[in-house]
Amino acid sequence: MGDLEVRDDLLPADDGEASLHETLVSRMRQLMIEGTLENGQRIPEAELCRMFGVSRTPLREALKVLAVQGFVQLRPNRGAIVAPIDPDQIQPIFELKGALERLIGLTAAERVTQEDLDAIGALHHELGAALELGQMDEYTRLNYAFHKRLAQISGNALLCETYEGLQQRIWRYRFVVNEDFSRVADSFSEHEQIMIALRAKTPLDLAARLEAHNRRTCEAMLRAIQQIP
Amino acid sequence: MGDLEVRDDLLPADDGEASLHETLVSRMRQLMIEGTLENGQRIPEAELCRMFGVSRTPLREALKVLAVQGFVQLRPNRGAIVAPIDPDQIQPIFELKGALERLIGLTAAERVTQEDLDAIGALHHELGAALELGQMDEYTRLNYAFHKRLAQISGNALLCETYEGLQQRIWRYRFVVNEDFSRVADSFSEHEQIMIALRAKTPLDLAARLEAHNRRTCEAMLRAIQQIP
DNA sequence: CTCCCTGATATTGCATTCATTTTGTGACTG
DNA sequence: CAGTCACAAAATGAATGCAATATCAGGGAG
Repeated sequence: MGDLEVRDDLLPADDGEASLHETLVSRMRQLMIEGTLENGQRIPEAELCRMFGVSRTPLREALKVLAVQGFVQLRPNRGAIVAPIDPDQIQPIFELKGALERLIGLTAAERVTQEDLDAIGALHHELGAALELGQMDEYTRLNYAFHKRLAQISGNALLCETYEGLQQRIWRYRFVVNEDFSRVADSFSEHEQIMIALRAKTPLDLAARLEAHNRRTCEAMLRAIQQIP
Repeated sequence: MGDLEVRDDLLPADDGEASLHETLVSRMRQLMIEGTLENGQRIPEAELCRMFGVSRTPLREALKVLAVQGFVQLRPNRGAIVAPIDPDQIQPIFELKGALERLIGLTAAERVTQEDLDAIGALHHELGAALELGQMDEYTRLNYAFHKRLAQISGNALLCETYEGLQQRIWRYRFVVNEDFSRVADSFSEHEQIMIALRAKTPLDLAARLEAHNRRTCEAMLRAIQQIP
Protein backbone atom coordinates (compact mmCIF):
# COMPACT_ATOMS: atom_id res chain seq x y z
CA MET A 1 0.00 0.00 0.00
CA GLY A 2 2.92 2.30 0.65
CA ASP A 3 2.47 5.86 1.79
CA LEU A 4 -1.09 7.02 1.63
CA GLU A 5 -2.14 10.60 1.74
CA VAL A 6 -5.55 12.02 2.45
CA ARG A 7 -6.89 14.41 -0.12
CA ASP A 8 -9.49 16.83 1.10
CA ASP A 9 -10.44 18.42 -2.14
CA LEU A 10 -12.97 16.12 -3.72
CA LEU A 11 -15.74 16.26 -1.20
CA PRO A 12 -17.12 19.17 0.76
CA ALA A 13 -15.36 19.33 4.08
CA ASP A 14 -17.17 18.16 7.15
CA ASP A 15 -18.06 20.92 9.47
CA GLY A 16 -16.88 21.82 12.92
CA GLU A 17 -15.87 19.79 15.89
CA ALA A 18 -15.82 16.08 15.43
CA SER A 19 -14.86 13.29 17.77
CA LEU A 20 -11.98 11.05 16.90
CA HIS A 21 -14.43 8.34 16.00
CA GLU A 22 -16.31 10.50 13.55
CA THR A 23 -13.09 11.81 12.10
CA LEU A 24 -11.76 8.33 11.51
CA VAL A 25 -14.96 7.13 9.89
CA SER A 26 -15.10 10.18 7.73
CA ARG A 27 -11.47 10.11 6.64
CA MET A 28 -11.41 6.40 5.91
CA ARG A 29 -14.59 6.71 3.92
CA GLN A 30 -12.94 9.47 2.00
CA LEU A 31 -9.98 7.26 1.21
CA MET A 32 -12.34 4.78 -0.35
CA ILE A 33 -14.50 7.32 -2.13
CA GLU A 34 -11.39 8.84 -3.67
CA GLY A 35 -10.08 5.46 -4.64
CA THR A 36 -6.91 5.80 -2.60
CA LEU A 37 -7.88 2.49 -1.12
CA GLU A 38 -8.74 0.32 -4.06
CA ASN A 39 -11.68 -2.00 -4.27
CA GLY A 40 -11.13 -5.44 -2.90
CA GLN A 41 -7.85 -4.36 -1.39
CA ARG A 42 -7.02 -5.65 2.03
CA ILE A 43 -7.10 -3.12 4.84
CA PRO A 44 -4.30 -3.85 7.30
CA GLU A 45 -5.17 -2.32 10.62
CA ALA A 46 -1.57 -1.71 11.54
CA GLU A 47 -0.85 0.44 8.54
CA LEU A 48 -3.93 2.58 8.99
CA CYS A 49 -3.10 2.97 12.65
CA ARG A 50 0.28 4.40 11.77
CA MET A 51 -1.31 6.51 9.08
CA PHE A 52 -3.81 8.13 11.40
CA GLY A 53 -1.71 7.94 14.52
CA VAL A 54 -4.27 6.08 16.59
CA SER A 55 -4.40 2.70 18.23
CA ARG A 56 -6.33 -0.24 16.91
CA THR A 57 -9.34 0.18 19.17
CA PRO A 58 -10.86 3.31 17.62
CA LEU A 59 -9.79 2.21 14.18
CA ARG A 60 -11.61 -1.07 14.51
CA GLU A 61 -14.71 0.75 15.69
CA ALA A 62 -14.56 2.87 12.56
CA LEU A 63 -14.21 -0.23 10.42
CA LYS A 64 -17.33 -1.77 11.91
CA VAL A 65 -19.25 1.39 11.17
CA LEU A 66 -17.96 1.51 7.62
CA ALA A 67 -19.02 -2.09 7.21
CA VAL A 68 -22.58 -1.17 8.12
CA GLN A 69 -22.46 1.64 5.62
CA GLY A 70 -21.32 -0.78 2.97
CA PHE A 71 -17.88 0.65 2.35
CA VAL A 72 -15.85 -2.18 3.75
CA GLN A 73 -16.46 -5.86 4.09
CA LEU A 74 -15.46 -7.63 7.26
CA ARG A 75 -14.35 -11.21 7.01
CA PRO A 76 -14.26 -12.89 10.41
CA ASN A 77 -10.70 -13.50 11.53
CA ARG A 78 -9.49 -12.52 8.13
CA GLY A 79 -9.54 -8.78 8.25
CA ALA A 80 -11.36 -6.13 6.31
CA ILE A 81 -11.29 -5.38 2.63
CA VAL A 82 -12.58 -2.41 0.72
CA ALA A 83 -16.01 -3.53 -0.38
CA PRO A 84 -15.46 -4.82 -3.89
CA ILE A 85 -17.96 -3.31 -6.24
CA ASP A 86 -18.99 -5.29 -9.20
CA PRO A 87 -21.15 -3.63 -11.86
CA ASP A 88 -24.05 -5.76 -10.68
CA GLN A 89 -24.23 -3.71 -7.52
CA ILE A 90 -24.45 -0.38 -9.27
CA GLN A 91 -27.93 -0.82 -10.64
CA PRO A 92 -29.52 -1.72 -7.29
CA ILE A 93 -27.96 1.35 -5.72
CA PHE A 94 -29.31 3.60 -8.44
CA GLU A 95 -32.66 1.86 -8.32
CA LEU A 96 -32.95 2.63 -4.63
CA LYS A 97 -31.59 6.11 -5.10
CA GLY A 98 -34.22 6.67 -7.75
CA ALA A 99 -36.93 6.06 -5.20
CA LEU A 100 -35.31 8.59 -2.91
CA GLU A 101 -34.88 11.10 -5.71
CA ARG A 102 -38.57 10.86 -6.37
CA LEU A 103 -39.42 11.50 -2.75
CA ILE A 104 -36.97 14.37 -2.66
CA GLY A 105 -38.67 15.85 -5.69
CA LEU A 106 -42.15 15.46 -4.29
CA THR A 107 -41.35 16.97 -0.93
CA ALA A 108 -38.80 19.58 -1.96
CA ALA A 109 -41.21 21.11 -4.44
CA GLU A 110 -43.71 21.54 -1.67
CA ARG A 111 -41.39 22.74 1.05
CA VAL A 112 -38.88 24.87 -0.82
CA THR A 113 -38.46 28.44 0.40
CA GLN A 114 -37.14 31.48 -1.38
CA GLU A 115 -33.96 31.20 0.65
CA ASP A 116 -33.49 27.63 -0.55
CA LEU A 117 -34.05 28.75 -4.13
CA ASP A 118 -31.40 31.43 -3.81
CA ALA A 119 -28.85 29.06 -2.31
CA ILE A 120 -29.35 26.21 -4.74
CA GLY A 121 -29.69 28.67 -7.58
CA ALA A 122 -26.23 29.93 -6.76
CA LEU A 123 -24.89 26.38 -6.79
CA HIS A 124 -26.53 25.81 -10.13
CA HIS A 125 -24.92 28.95 -11.48
CA GLU A 126 -21.52 27.81 -10.27
CA LEU A 127 -22.10 24.46 -11.92
CA GLY A 128 -22.68 26.22 -15.22
CA ALA A 129 -19.49 28.23 -14.78
CA ALA A 130 -17.44 25.14 -13.96
CA LEU A 131 -18.84 23.41 -17.03
CA GLU A 132 -17.91 26.30 -19.30
CA LEU A 133 -14.41 26.40 -17.92
CA GLY A 134 -14.07 22.66 -18.20
CA GLN A 135 -13.23 22.32 -14.53
CA MET A 136 -14.44 18.79 -14.13
CA ASP A 137 -13.29 18.23 -10.57
CA GLU A 138 -15.03 21.42 -9.55
CA TYR A 139 -18.12 20.40 -11.49
CA THR A 140 -18.16 17.06 -9.78
CA ARG A 141 -17.97 18.56 -6.31
CA LEU A 142 -20.64 21.14 -7.09
CA ASN A 143 -22.85 18.46 -8.55
CA TYR A 144 -22.60 16.53 -5.32
CA ALA A 145 -23.35 19.64 -3.30
CA PHE A 146 -26.31 20.48 -5.53
CA HIS A 147 -28.04 17.17 -4.97
CA LYS A 148 -27.21 17.18 -1.30
CA ARG A 149 -28.77 20.61 -0.96
CA LEU A 150 -31.87 19.46 -2.79
CA ALA A 151 -32.21 16.56 -0.40
CA GLN A 152 -31.95 18.96 2.51
CA ILE A 153 -34.80 21.03 1.12
CA SER A 154 -36.99 17.97 1.54
CA GLY A 155 -36.84 18.73 5.23
CA ASN A 156 -36.52 15.06 6.06
CA ALA A 157 -33.25 14.51 7.88
CA LEU A 158 -33.44 10.73 7.64
CA LEU A 159 -34.01 11.00 3.92
CA CYS A 160 -30.95 13.25 3.63
CA GLU A 161 -28.81 10.83 5.58
CA THR A 162 -29.90 7.81 3.59
CA TYR A 163 -29.57 9.68 0.34
CA GLU A 164 -26.08 10.89 1.09
CA GLY A 165 -25.05 7.39 2.06
CA LEU A 166 -26.05 6.15 -1.36
CA GLN A 167 -24.41 9.10 -3.07
CA GLN A 168 -21.15 8.34 -1.34
CA ARG A 169 -21.29 4.72 -2.33
CA ILE A 170 -21.77 5.73 -5.92
CA TRP A 171 -19.17 8.42 -5.69
CA ARG A 172 -16.48 5.80 -5.87
CA TYR A 173 -17.38 5.25 -9.52
CA ARG A 174 -17.40 8.93 -10.33
CA PHE A 175 -13.96 8.87 -11.92
CA VAL A 176 -15.17 6.39 -14.46
CA VAL A 177 -17.97 8.59 -15.66
CA ASN A 178 -16.14 11.86 -15.41
CA GLU A 179 -14.44 11.11 -18.67
CA ASP A 180 -17.77 11.13 -20.41
CA PHE A 181 -17.92 14.83 -21.19
CA SER A 182 -20.99 14.71 -23.36
CA ARG A 183 -22.87 13.26 -20.40
CA VAL A 184 -21.75 16.16 -18.27
CA ALA A 185 -23.30 18.58 -20.74
CA ASP A 186 -26.53 16.57 -20.81
CA SER A 187 -26.46 16.35 -17.06
CA PHE A 188 -26.27 20.09 -16.76
CA SER A 189 -29.20 20.65 -19.08
CA GLU A 190 -31.15 18.20 -16.92
CA HIS A 191 -30.19 20.32 -13.96
CA GLU A 192 -31.67 23.29 -15.78
CA GLN A 193 -34.96 21.47 -16.02
CA ILE A 194 -34.74 20.45 -12.39
CA MET A 195 -34.26 24.06 -11.36
CA ILE A 196 -37.24 25.10 -13.47
CA ALA A 197 -39.44 22.49 -11.85
CA LEU A 198 -38.20 23.44 -8.41
CA ARG A 199 -38.92 27.13 -8.98
CA ALA A 200 -42.32 26.24 -10.34
CA LYS A 201 -42.90 24.08 -7.26
CA THR A 202 -44.46 21.27 -9.27
CA PRO A 203 -43.89 18.09 -7.23
CA LEU A 204 -44.67 15.47 -9.85
CA ASP A 205 -42.66 17.22 -12.51
CA LEU A 206 -39.67 17.70 -10.24
CA ALA A 207 -39.86 14.11 -9.09
CA ALA A 208 -40.03 12.83 -12.64
CA ARG A 209 -37.06 14.94 -13.70
CA LEU A 210 -34.96 13.79 -10.77
CA GLU A 211 -35.82 10.19 -11.47
CA ALA A 212 -34.93 10.60 -15.12
CA HIS A 213 -31.69 12.34 -14.21
CA ASN A 214 -30.84 9.49 -11.89
CA ARG A 215 -31.67 6.88 -14.50
CA ARG A 216 -29.52 8.54 -17.15
CA THR A 217 -26.61 8.89 -14.77
CA CYS A 218 -26.93 5.21 -14.02
CA GLU A 219 -27.00 4.28 -17.68
CA ALA A 220 -23.99 6.45 -18.42
CA MET A 221 -22.10 4.87 -15.59
CA LEU A 222 -22.93 1.36 -16.70
CA ARG A 223 -21.89 2.19 -20.25
CA ALA A 224 -18.63 3.71 -19.06
CA ILE A 225 -17.84 0.69 -16.97
CA GLN A 226 -18.56 -1.72 -19.76
CA GLN A 227 -16.17 0.15 -22.01
CA ILE A 228 -13.24 0.32 -19.64
CA PRO A 229 -12.29 -3.28 -19.03
CA MET B 1 -32.51 -1.38 34.88
CA GLY B 2 -32.22 -4.46 37.03
CA ASP B 3 -32.16 -7.91 35.56
CA LEU B 4 -32.86 -7.87 31.88
CA GLU B 5 -33.85 -10.84 29.86
CA VAL B 6 -33.79 -11.23 26.15
CA ARG B 7 -37.00 -12.36 24.55
CA ASP B 8 -36.64 -14.12 21.26
CA ASP B 9 -40.23 -14.39 20.28
CA LEU B 10 -41.17 -11.10 18.74
CA LEU B 11 -38.92 -11.06 15.75
CA PRO B 12 -37.95 -13.84 13.40
CA ALA B 13 -34.76 -15.40 14.65
CA ASP B 14 -31.52 -14.61 12.93
CA ASP B 15 -30.07 -17.52 11.11
CA GLY B 16 -27.03 -19.59 11.66
CA GLU B 17 -23.49 -18.85 12.70
CA ALA B 18 -22.85 -15.35 13.84
CA SER B 19 -19.75 -13.66 15.16
CA LEU B 20 -19.77 -12.18 18.62
CA HIS B 21 -20.00 -8.75 17.09
CA GLU B 22 -23.07 -9.58 15.06
CA THR B 23 -24.66 -11.33 17.99
CA LEU B 24 -24.17 -8.34 20.23
CA VAL B 25 -25.55 -5.90 17.69
CA SER B 26 -28.49 -8.14 17.05
CA ARG B 27 -29.34 -8.80 20.68
CA MET B 28 -28.99 -5.22 21.78
CA ARG B 29 -31.14 -4.08 18.90
CA GLN B 30 -33.69 -6.61 19.99
CA LEU B 31 -33.67 -5.21 23.51
CA MET B 32 -34.57 -1.84 22.12
CA ILE B 33 -37.11 -3.07 19.61
CA GLU B 34 -38.87 -4.96 22.35
CA GLY B 35 -38.77 -1.98 24.64
CA THR B 36 -36.75 -3.77 27.31
CA LEU B 37 -34.45 -0.82 27.09
CA GLU B 38 -36.68 2.19 27.21
CA ASN B 39 -36.34 5.23 25.04
CA GLY B 40 -34.03 7.91 26.28
CA GLN B 41 -32.71 5.58 28.94
CA ARG B 42 -29.03 5.68 29.63
CA ILE B 43 -27.02 2.64 28.54
CA PRO B 44 -24.26 1.95 31.03
CA GLU B 45 -21.57 -0.09 29.37
CA ALA B 46 -20.69 -1.89 32.54
CA GLU B 47 -24.15 -3.29 33.08
CA LEU B 48 -24.50 -4.53 29.53
CA CYS B 49 -21.06 -6.09 29.75
CA ARG B 50 -22.15 -8.12 32.74
CA MET B 51 -25.42 -8.90 31.01
CA PHE B 52 -23.78 -10.31 27.91
CA GLY B 53 -20.64 -11.55 29.58
CA VAL B 54 -18.24 -9.67 27.35
CA SER B 55 -15.73 -6.95 27.85
CA ARG B 56 -16.24 -3.35 26.93
CA THR B 57 -14.39 -3.47 23.64
CA PRO B 58 -16.83 -5.54 21.60
CA LEU B 59 -19.76 -3.93 23.37
CA ARG B 60 -18.62 -0.46 22.40
CA GLU B 61 -18.18 -1.58 18.82
CA ALA B 62 -21.75 -2.78 18.83
CA LEU B 63 -22.92 0.54 20.24
CA LYS B 64 -21.22 2.45 17.46
CA VAL B 65 -22.93 0.27 14.90
CA LEU B 66 -26.30 0.72 16.56
CA ALA B 67 -25.73 4.46 16.54
CA VAL B 68 -25.31 4.38 12.77
CA GLN B 69 -28.51 2.38 12.50
CA GLY B 70 -30.29 5.00 14.54
CA PHE B 71 -31.10 2.85 17.56
CA VAL B 72 -28.84 4.52 20.05
CA GLN B 73 -27.50 8.00 20.36
CA LEU B 74 -23.89 8.51 21.34
CA ARG B 75 -23.07 11.59 23.36
CA PRO B 76 -19.33 12.25 23.41
CA ASN B 77 -17.89 11.51 26.81
CA ARG B 78 -21.38 11.13 28.15
CA GLY B 79 -22.28 7.64 27.14
CA ALA B 80 -25.01 6.20 25.00
CA ILE B 81 -28.75 6.46 25.37
CA VAL B 82 -31.50 4.57 23.64
CA ALA B 83 -32.42 6.88 20.80
CA PRO B 84 -35.34 8.84 22.14
CA ILE B 85 -38.16 8.83 19.69
CA ASP B 86 -40.38 11.80 19.65
CA PRO B 87 -43.48 11.66 17.49
CA ASP B 88 -41.85 14.16 15.15
CA GLN B 89 -39.45 11.47 14.04
CA ILE B 90 -42.12 8.98 13.14
CA GLN B 91 -43.46 10.79 10.14
CA PRO B 92 -40.07 11.18 8.42
CA ILE B 93 -39.43 7.48 8.85
CA PHE B 94 -42.76 6.57 7.31
CA GLU B 95 -42.28 9.13 4.59
CA LEU B 96 -39.02 7.51 3.61
CA LYS B 97 -40.45 4.05 4.01
CA GLY B 98 -43.27 5.06 1.70
CA ALA B 99 -40.77 5.73 -1.05
CA LEU B 100 -39.29 2.29 -0.52
CA GLU B 101 -42.71 0.64 -0.41
CA ARG B 102 -43.45 2.17 -3.78
CA LEU B 103 -40.21 0.84 -5.25
CA ILE B 104 -40.87 -2.55 -3.72
CA GLY B 105 -44.30 -2.55 -5.32
CA LEU B 106 -43.01 -1.52 -8.73
CA THR B 107 -40.24 -4.08 -8.83
CA ALA B 108 -41.87 -6.94 -6.99
CA ALA B 109 -44.83 -6.93 -9.36
CA GLU B 110 -42.43 -7.34 -12.25
CA ARG B 111 -40.09 -9.87 -10.73
CA VAL B 112 -42.39 -12.05 -8.66
CA THR B 113 -42.29 -15.76 -9.40
CA GLN B 114 -44.84 -18.47 -8.72
CA GLU B 115 -42.67 -19.72 -5.91
CA ASP B 116 -42.72 -16.28 -4.31
CA LEU B 117 -46.48 -16.15 -4.66
CA ASP B 118 -46.86 -19.48 -2.91
CA ALA B 119 -44.59 -18.50 -0.04
CA ILE B 120 -46.06 -15.08 0.58
CA GLY B 121 -49.55 -16.44 0.00
CA ALA B 122 -48.97 -18.86 2.84
CA LEU B 123 -47.85 -16.01 5.07
CA HIS B 124 -50.93 -14.07 4.12
CA HIS B 125 -53.08 -17.04 4.98
CA GLU B 126 -51.42 -17.38 8.37
CA LEU B 127 -52.01 -13.68 8.96
CA GLY B 128 -55.69 -14.20 8.39
CA ALA B 129 -55.74 -17.11 10.81
CA ALA B 130 -53.94 -15.14 13.49
CA LEU B 131 -56.38 -12.30 13.06
CA GLU B 132 -59.37 -14.61 13.45
CA LEU B 133 -57.91 -16.12 16.58
CA GLY B 134 -57.05 -12.71 17.96
CA GLN B 135 -53.40 -13.67 18.33
CA MET B 136 -52.01 -10.19 18.09
CA ASP B 137 -48.40 -11.02 18.85
CA GLU B 138 -48.48 -13.68 16.19
CA TYR B 139 -50.19 -11.29 13.78
CA THR B 140 -47.53 -8.69 14.44
CA ARG B 141 -44.70 -11.10 13.73
CA LEU B 142 -46.32 -12.42 10.60
CA ASN B 143 -47.02 -8.91 9.42
CA TYR B 144 -43.34 -8.12 9.76
CA ALA B 145 -42.41 -11.27 7.89
CA PHE B 146 -44.94 -10.54 5.16
CA HIS B 147 -43.49 -7.16 4.33
CA LYS B 148 -39.96 -8.42 4.62
CA ARG B 149 -40.73 -11.18 2.15
CA LEU B 150 -42.30 -8.70 -0.22
CA ALA B 151 -39.16 -6.60 -0.08
CA GLN B 152 -37.11 -9.67 -0.89
CA ILE B 153 -39.20 -10.31 -3.98
CA SER B 154 -37.97 -6.98 -5.30
CA GLY B 155 -34.67 -8.74 -5.83
CA ASN B 156 -32.75 -5.70 -4.66
CA ALA B 157 -30.69 -6.68 -1.64
CA LEU B 158 -29.79 -3.11 -0.76
CA LEU B 159 -33.45 -2.17 -0.87
CA CYS B 160 -34.25 -5.06 1.47
CA GLU B 161 -31.56 -4.04 3.90
CA THR B 162 -32.60 -0.41 3.98
CA TYR B 163 -36.24 -1.33 4.22
CA GLU B 164 -35.73 -3.68 7.12
CA GLY B 165 -33.68 -1.06 8.90
CA LEU B 166 -36.63 1.31 8.76
CA GLN B 167 -39.06 -1.42 9.75
CA GLN B 168 -37.03 -2.18 12.84
CA ARG B 169 -36.89 1.44 13.83
CA ILE B 170 -40.65 1.65 13.57
CA TRP B 171 -41.10 -1.66 15.30
CA ARG B 172 -40.36 -0.01 18.60
CA TYR B 173 -43.70 1.77 18.39
CA ARG B 174 -45.58 -1.36 17.50
CA PHE B 175 -46.95 -1.90 20.98
CA VAL B 176 -48.65 1.45 20.84
CA VAL B 177 -50.58 0.59 17.73
CA ASN B 178 -51.24 -3.02 18.54
CA GLU B 179 -54.04 -1.93 20.82
CA ASP B 180 -55.85 -0.47 17.85
CA PHE B 181 -57.75 -3.57 16.80
CA SER B 182 -59.90 -1.95 14.18
CA ARG B 183 -56.76 -0.85 12.40
CA VAL B 184 -55.55 -4.44 12.40
CA ALA B 185 -58.69 -5.51 10.62
CA ASP B 186 -58.32 -2.70 8.09
CA SER B 187 -54.68 -3.54 7.72
CA PHE B 188 -55.50 -7.10 6.83
CA SER B 189 -58.01 -6.08 4.21
CA GLU B 190 -55.33 -3.86 2.72
CA HIS B 191 -53.09 -6.90 2.65
CA GLU B 192 -55.80 -8.69 0.69
CA GLN B 193 -55.65 -5.96 -1.92
CA ILE B 194 -51.87 -6.09 -1.93
CA MET B 195 -51.98 -9.83 -2.61
CA ILE B 196 -54.43 -9.29 -5.45
CA ALA B 197 -52.20 -6.67 -7.04
CA LEU B 198 -49.16 -8.87 -6.60
CA ARG B 199 -50.86 -11.86 -8.21
CA ALA B 200 -52.06 -9.63 -11.02
CA LYS B 201 -48.49 -8.34 -11.39
CA THR B 202 -49.61 -4.77 -11.83
CA PRO B 203 -46.69 -2.60 -10.70
CA LEU B 204 -48.42 0.75 -10.38
CA ASP B 205 -51.38 -0.70 -8.58
CA LEU B 206 -49.23 -2.68 -6.16
CA ALA B 207 -47.05 0.34 -5.52
CA ALA B 208 -50.06 2.53 -4.83
CA ARG B 209 -51.56 0.00 -2.45
CA LEU B 210 -48.32 -0.38 -0.54
CA GLU B 211 -47.95 3.36 -0.28
CA ALA B 212 -51.49 3.72 0.96
CA HIS B 213 -51.00 0.89 3.43
CA ASN B 214 -47.89 2.60 4.72
CA ARG B 215 -49.62 5.96 5.00
CA ARG B 216 -52.54 4.52 6.94
CA THR B 217 -50.24 2.67 9.29
CA CYS B 218 -48.43 5.92 9.90
CA GLU B 219 -51.64 7.79 10.58
CA ALA B 220 -52.86 5.11 12.95
CA MET B 221 -49.60 5.21 14.83
CA LEU B 222 -49.64 8.97 15.13
CA ARG B 223 -53.22 8.87 16.37
CA ALA B 224 -52.40 6.17 18.88
CA ILE B 225 -49.43 8.11 20.18
CA GLN B 226 -51.41 11.30 20.54
CA GLN B 227 -54.00 9.50 22.59
CA ILE B 228 -51.66 7.82 25.04
CA PRO B 229 -49.93 10.70 26.82
C1' DC C 1 -33.82 28.28 51.14
C1' DT C 2 -31.59 28.37 46.76
C1' DC C 3 -27.63 28.55 44.07
C1' DC C 4 -22.96 27.66 43.14
C1' DC C 5 -18.62 25.78 43.99
C1' DT C 6 -15.52 21.82 45.08
C1' DG C 7 -13.76 17.34 45.49
C1' DA C 8 -14.73 12.27 45.40
C1' DT C 9 -16.65 8.83 42.46
C1' DA C 10 -18.01 6.74 38.39
C1' DT C 11 -17.80 6.46 33.49
C1' DT C 12 -15.96 7.14 29.15
C1' DG C 13 -12.13 7.16 25.42
C1' DC C 14 -8.24 5.24 23.97
C1' DA C 15 -3.84 2.51 24.44
C1' DT C 16 -1.85 -1.62 25.54
C1' DT C 17 -1.66 -6.50 26.22
C1' DC C 18 -2.92 -11.33 25.73
C1' DA C 19 -5.01 -15.30 23.33
C1' DT C 20 -6.55 -17.26 19.07
C1' DT C 21 -6.65 -17.70 14.28
C1' DT C 22 -4.76 -17.22 9.92
C1' DT C 23 -1.02 -16.93 6.73
C1' DG C 24 3.36 -17.81 4.81
C1' DT C 25 7.58 -20.60 4.51
C1' DG C 26 10.23 -24.56 4.19
C1' DA C 27 11.31 -29.16 4.84
C1' DC C 28 9.75 -33.75 4.19
C1' DT C 29 7.36 -37.54 1.86
C1' DG C 30 5.27 -40.02 -1.80
C1' DC D 1 8.61 -32.66 -8.85
C1' DA D 2 4.20 -31.94 -6.67
C1' DG D 3 1.79 -32.17 -2.59
C1' DT D 4 1.40 -32.02 2.34
C1' DC D 5 2.55 -31.30 6.87
C1' DA D 6 4.60 -28.60 10.52
C1' DC D 7 6.09 -24.61 12.47
C1' DA D 8 7.05 -19.67 12.73
C1' DA D 9 5.43 -15.09 11.87
C1' DA D 10 1.79 -12.02 11.48
C1' DA D 11 -2.76 -10.40 12.01
C1' DT D 12 -7.16 -10.44 14.24
C1' DG D 13 -10.50 -10.64 18.37
C1' DA D 14 -11.19 -9.54 22.86
C1' DA D 15 -9.72 -8.19 27.78
C1' DT D 16 -7.43 -5.15 30.65
C1' DG D 17 -5.23 -0.80 32.14
C1' DC D 18 -4.72 4.11 32.30
C1' DA D 19 -5.70 9.02 31.53
C1' DA D 20 -9.36 12.33 30.81
C1' DT D 21 -14.00 13.73 31.35
C1' DA D 22 -18.46 13.85 33.37
C1' DT D 23 -21.57 13.00 37.33
C1' DC D 24 -22.98 13.59 41.96
C1' DA D 25 -22.92 14.69 46.90
C1' DG D 26 -21.89 17.87 50.30
C1' DG D 27 -20.69 22.31 52.04
C1' DG D 28 -20.51 27.24 51.89
C1' DA D 29 -21.99 31.85 50.24
C1' DG D 30 -25.61 34.91 49.02
